[in-house]
Amino acid sequence: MKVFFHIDLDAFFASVEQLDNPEWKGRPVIVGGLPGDRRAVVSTASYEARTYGVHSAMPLSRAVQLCPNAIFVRGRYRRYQELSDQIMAIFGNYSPDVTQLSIDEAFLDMTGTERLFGRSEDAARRIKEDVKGQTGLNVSIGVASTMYVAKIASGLHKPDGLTIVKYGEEVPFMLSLPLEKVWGVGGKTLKRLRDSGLFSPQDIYGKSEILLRTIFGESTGSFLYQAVRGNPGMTFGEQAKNHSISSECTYDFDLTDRYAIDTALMELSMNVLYRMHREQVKSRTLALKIRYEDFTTVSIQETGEYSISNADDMFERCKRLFDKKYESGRGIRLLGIACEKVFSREMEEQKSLFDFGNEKKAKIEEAIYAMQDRHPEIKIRKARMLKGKE
DNA sequence: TCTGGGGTCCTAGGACCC
DNA sequence: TCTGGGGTCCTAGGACCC
Repeated sequence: MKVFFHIDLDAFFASVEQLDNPEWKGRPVIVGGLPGDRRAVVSTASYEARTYGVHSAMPLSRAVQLCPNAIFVRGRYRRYQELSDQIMAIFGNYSPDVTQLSIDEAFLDMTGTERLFGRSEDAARRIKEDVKGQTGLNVSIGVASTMYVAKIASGLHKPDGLTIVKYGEEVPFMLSLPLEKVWGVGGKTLKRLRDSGLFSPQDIYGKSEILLRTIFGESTGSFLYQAVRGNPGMTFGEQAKNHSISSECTYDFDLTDRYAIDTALMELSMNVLYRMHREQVKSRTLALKIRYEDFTTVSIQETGEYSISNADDMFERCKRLFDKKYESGRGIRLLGIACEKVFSREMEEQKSLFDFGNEKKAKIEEAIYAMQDRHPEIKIRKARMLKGKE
């Protein structure tokens, strides 16, 4: 029998702000933007703010209406990462098998740790005390024999919760949930389920896998069948095989001017390139995303014969994709680029016979990135990106 | 109320090959 | 001449998660 813990930090970003600004404790704190920031959304709301109906992903303007007296902050992601690292290290004291899911949650495989830490409940309480003692933050923990059930359990009694689903109780547990708590079922699937007369996990449980696959498609059908039984084949922790690196930006005002668009594409290129350097990876596939003022979103991607070698190369590819896709005259609220299917720089790759120029540029940029790593305070940018900034 | 940014995975259709 | 089936790769769009 396996034992998994899923541990989730409660209202993480907002809690960090209350921790570092003790006078904010007990007051509504909203991370995501300042009142007046156009097009911002709520990243995290403290529990005090949630009582006003504020929640993640809500437009910030709405949050300001609901809770005008809240403390608004844009967020300090370095600080959040620092605390996250510290807490993940604490988890490592309890299990050799820690799978981090995101900045604020992780799975611990606790199978066979009873002799070291006692019963699950005792181990969970020790972890909660450790995190609280060393960082001042609260976590919620779910315990179950599958990662999937543990994940759902941790969310049931937040904040500072501990929910244990006993071995053998997985199915009744799943069947006791409202459909919205079934992880992996979002708004669209919820509607499709209801349109098909399925309103609860029990309704799904009563249907055959064949039927569910016929209605919802192979993948979603099988997922639903397994999910209400508490054990869909989750691939948490396995290395994704199509890793991608992306950067996107929603602009305060719609872009229409070509120079501004090119500058934006350049900036996104530099972001992605820098992160590819840090991860020591390359990519042959570049994707571009355009969101127009009416929120319709289009994308185009191209896989080249050779990998992207330097900023100029990337910028040229961006512009080509953009020209292919852009419907001239429309306002652009968001631009994004991504390098898909990245692979390790060490991997052999066919080289063009004529890329001496590119290789040289790549070497120079490598040196610049390396310098930026050593001196993050120095910002090196293409000349056009300095306009109106420094 | 007017919708972020960073990801992963799935689907359907087309190109191409045998 | 008017047409199969399987496999692989690529692309655009969409669902979902934190």
